[in-house]
Amino acid sequence: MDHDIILKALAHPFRRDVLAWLKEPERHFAEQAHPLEMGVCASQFERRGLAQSSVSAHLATLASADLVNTRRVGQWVFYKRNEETIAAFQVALSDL
Amino acid sequence: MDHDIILKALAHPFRRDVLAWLKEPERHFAEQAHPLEMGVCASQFERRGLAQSSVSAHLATLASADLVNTRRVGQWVFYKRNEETIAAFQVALSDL
DNA sequence: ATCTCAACCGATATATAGATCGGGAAGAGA
DNA sequence: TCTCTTCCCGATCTATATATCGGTTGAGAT
Repeated sequence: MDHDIILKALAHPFRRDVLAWLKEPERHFAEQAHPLEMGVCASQFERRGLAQSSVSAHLATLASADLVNTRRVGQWVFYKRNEETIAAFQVALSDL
Repeated sequence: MDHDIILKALAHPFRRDVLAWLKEPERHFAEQAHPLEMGVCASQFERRGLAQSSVSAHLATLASADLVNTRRVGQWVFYKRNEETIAAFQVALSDL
């Protein structure tokens, strides 16, 4: 858990939105063809007019901070919140 | 429901095996990455040393006879038995 | 003003599932 | 033997999700 990397990852509203959306997948990604238990696949985040390449970069940032778990299934990458890292980071932050 | 096409489709052991395997997906395709409720995807049938192109042709034969339902999700095609056609065909056969 | 860095985009690359094509082999029947 | 059909394979094509690259822009720091 690298605080610096995590804080940089959180330093963008879109990436914070991604984490928020992933709290309630059934609410925000109901139209996904795959069952949501698999996670939410990357293309679902192409919102707010962001280009695919930009979304990909944001998701990579979140993943490298370990704030999300990724699971590749063929051509798709499914994302879930990594509650473990998030909770640990919150604990660490409480000492700020 | 075209009897001729159905009978031709059934006239190969591999294709009959596919229908049999699809009766119990959880037994025969437990290792599939996708949930089995989506169906069984084509590559799962690459068994018995058959090449991908051969499997694809067999599945197309079953599909054109309407013995299986197909659902494409991105790069995958998921297969399920079409119980409706199968039952209707069995009824028709009982008049043979 | 300059430097840096994050963000953005379009274009291109990578990877993979499945479909299709061309050709060869085997069996049935005339 | 000739023909027709079915099967099989390797090779190639198509489609699509995601990653990466190159270049531009704008904000903040010095």
